[in-house]
Amino acid sequence: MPAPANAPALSLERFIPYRLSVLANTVSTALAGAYASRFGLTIPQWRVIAVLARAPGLSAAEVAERTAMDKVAVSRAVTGLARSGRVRRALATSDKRRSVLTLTARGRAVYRRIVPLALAYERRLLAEFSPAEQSQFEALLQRLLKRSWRLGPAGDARV
Amino acid sequence: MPAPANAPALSLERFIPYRLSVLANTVSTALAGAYASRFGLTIPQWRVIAVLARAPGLSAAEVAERTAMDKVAVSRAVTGLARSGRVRRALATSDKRRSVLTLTARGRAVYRRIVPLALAYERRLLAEFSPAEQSQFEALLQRLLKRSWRLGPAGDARV
DNA sequence: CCGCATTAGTTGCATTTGCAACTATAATCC
DNA sequence: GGATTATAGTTGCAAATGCAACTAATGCGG
Repeated sequence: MPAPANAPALSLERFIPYRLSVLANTVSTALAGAYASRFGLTIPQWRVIAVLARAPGLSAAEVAERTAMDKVAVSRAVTGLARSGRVRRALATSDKRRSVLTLTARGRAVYRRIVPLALAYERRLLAEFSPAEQSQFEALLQRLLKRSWRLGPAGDARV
Repeated sequence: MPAPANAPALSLERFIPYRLSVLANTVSTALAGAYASRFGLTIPQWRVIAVLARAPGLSAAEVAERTAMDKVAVSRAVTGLARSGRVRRALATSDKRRSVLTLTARGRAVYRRIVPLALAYERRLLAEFSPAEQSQFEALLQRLLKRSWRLGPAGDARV
């Protein structure tokens, strides 16, 4: 028998990384439009607000960690938010490199107005599913997320 | 009873759009690294190749439709691929606006070499799941994808 | 303590992306 | 069949992103 190269085929429409990318992009674009048009916020800025609303006083590095953004993106988002008076930036007394970030009253107000929008969109999206399917999907998504972190770049690790 | 504003809370870590974005980004970055370092391909270029491998002769607009990219991104990807001799760009005789895109032998060779890498990565990712969970996840993902298309921008439509 | 390596955060630069204007061809409608 | 409108694709410009170099402050080894 001839050595079977047996060219495997790949259909983009069925490729999971592709579908994840399209879905995430569609959803993010839909949300970003709302943040931008109503509040003049970018997605990175919204993420910073969302984290600080629940954990005031974090440093920029801690925000970066919790938002999966890099420190440059956080720095720029915070600069914009400070300029528009939504975030207050102070220095830690014990370590003057570290910043201490908190929402101002205006920042908290924006948060309170966005949350219902964001949750409503999420609800409309998940309305596709029954309650059982929703928790299934969330569980699977979470596992995949963790695995994607463990996995290195494509093509160099074995499982 | 006082009108209950009852400020709802939102935790970024549990917000589905956020998790989708992080997952898609992690996965895409891992793959993009492989395409770039081994073949000098960007993700848009890889998508164009993947589509043309299975459907030669498409126009740029048709490629855009199948890859969920906009026509500008397709145009630039094709320009790059044409320059590196991986795609041939001709004009339709019946309609001289329309392009007819096909992979060259070199383009097909790149496709044949990437497909195993891409599928291996997908397999490693999905190895998180049992076979039953895999098909569940795919089915749920597909439904969510379709719903996200039906849904407009956040905050303006009702279900 | 005093240099040396580390860490937090910012800035500059090069690349990517997205949108709008533009060119060329084709279809439509009196 | 000639003006008008629509479509395919490209180009240019402005904003977003990512990476590396930089500044400032701290920790640490001897």
